[in-house]
Amino acid sequence: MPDGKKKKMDKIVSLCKRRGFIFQSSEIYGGIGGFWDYGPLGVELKRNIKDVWWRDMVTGHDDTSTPVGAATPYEMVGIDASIVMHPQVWKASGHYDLFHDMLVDCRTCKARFRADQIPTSPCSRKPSKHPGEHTDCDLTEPREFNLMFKTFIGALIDPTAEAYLRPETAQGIFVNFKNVLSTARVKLPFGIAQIGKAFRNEITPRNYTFRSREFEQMEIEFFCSPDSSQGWYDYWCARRFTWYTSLGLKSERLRLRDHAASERAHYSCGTADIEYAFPFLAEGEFGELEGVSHRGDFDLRSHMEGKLVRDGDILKVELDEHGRASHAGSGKDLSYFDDATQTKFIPHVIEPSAGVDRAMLAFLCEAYTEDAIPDDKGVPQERVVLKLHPRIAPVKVAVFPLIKKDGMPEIAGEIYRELKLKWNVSYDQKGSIGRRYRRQDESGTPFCITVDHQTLIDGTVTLRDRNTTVQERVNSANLVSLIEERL
RNA sequence: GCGGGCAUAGCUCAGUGGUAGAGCAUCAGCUUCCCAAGCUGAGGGUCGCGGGUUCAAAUCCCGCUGUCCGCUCCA
Repeated sequence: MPDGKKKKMDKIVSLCKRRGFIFQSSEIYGGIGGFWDYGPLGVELKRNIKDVWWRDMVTGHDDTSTPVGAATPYEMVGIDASIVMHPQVWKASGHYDLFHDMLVDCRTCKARFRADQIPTSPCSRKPSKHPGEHTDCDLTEPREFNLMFKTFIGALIDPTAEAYLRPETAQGIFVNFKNVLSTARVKLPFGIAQIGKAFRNEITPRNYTFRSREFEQMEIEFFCSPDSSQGWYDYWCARRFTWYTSLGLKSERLRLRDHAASERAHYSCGTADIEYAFPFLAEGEFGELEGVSHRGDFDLRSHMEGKLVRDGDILKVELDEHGRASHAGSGKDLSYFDDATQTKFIPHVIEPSAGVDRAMLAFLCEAYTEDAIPDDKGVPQERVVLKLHPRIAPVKVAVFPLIKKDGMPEIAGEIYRELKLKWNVSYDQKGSIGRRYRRQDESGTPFCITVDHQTLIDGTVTLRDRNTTVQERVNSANLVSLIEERL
């Protein structure tokens, strides 16, 4: 990593701690790897990101007209599924096998092999032999690697009570597809949205909150007919990319990248990642914020028939040595009957799956800015400012009395209480006025209001813009409407 | 999982065997000043955790944990 980028990331991490955005989990006990806590400002920022997403994708969606870029109108609803689900959910979905392996490490060549594939794997030192056959080989015993967090249902620790913390929220949507369809008066095409925690035992949690073991997802499963699915895939790629740019990720650091066919999961008909060039990554490298995937009928079919594997061009149920499904599905019919065409089919799925914590980190990195503004003597002074989009800024407005006497605190207090009815507003009368502006700049507060001597005469206050530091004098009676149109 | 670096106040760091420090930040007061670093004062650290060596350990040794970098692995 280049020095300059590392320095920038260090400054962001330091700011996040200093201002109460992000703390390491369980810090007073020495910390715990891969887990993070959000402090007073961090929780506001994170909630805003989730609220804006929910608003833009679900409650604010107009299902009576055709959105730009879409073929037809569509409906959106939400759910909130449990974190612990029936263990068979993960077996049928393929996660159990994918995330659960017996692995063998070679201490000599640092390679790792799946225990069941050693007879067919080449030794890294001598590809003509298999691991363990070369004299230099130094293999560990097969060890169980489980990327899913295991837990137990019921107080009794018993292997038959094993369950898992979900490694993704998506399956909670698929298993509720039938419930939503039969109760929410929706018909295809429609989407189900969900925000919630997910857990993965990452082998190497790294890069601040980017790869955490406990993280939060914002996922949509969009159900449509097979023949319309490609169009909806294109729609969602564009729709989701635009969402990030609309919240401030405007720079060349954001990109939409199509996966090559070889890179895609076996069930995917198309996948694109929305990626951000985080400062902690090497030059030219990008990290995933969201994956938009065309999953065909894989998910619903899996939960009908059982775990699917690819066989040439088709997906078929994986069988065990007795010819039965290796991991059975629910056996329930999850197909859809389309009244208009009088046809029955298993809906295809487009999945825009976003990481809340990763989005938040990208917004913070993008917003972090150092500039210089003149002090009271006209000498440029360095300033640190988080240029967060006003919709996600933790605090929307700060209210100050210029000095804490002559009745200014009382007037500022009235304004504070009035604005607080609508937004998260903070009040500060401590320290010099310049210092108070700087504090708010570091927190990303878009607007500051100052009550000064002239307020006492004509009722006007100054409204200061975070990005430009420009102040304008406005009537305090108009503040609510004025700020409303700028947020 | 392997190898290497790092761990001292909220933040950035100094302190290499002998009484735990600085700057910034925070708090109280003064100043009444529209863009940080004016004045006075205060609080805050079992020096990551555990063990060992020593009369004496932040400092030396061992283990653990966390973190960073590089491999490895990978949704």
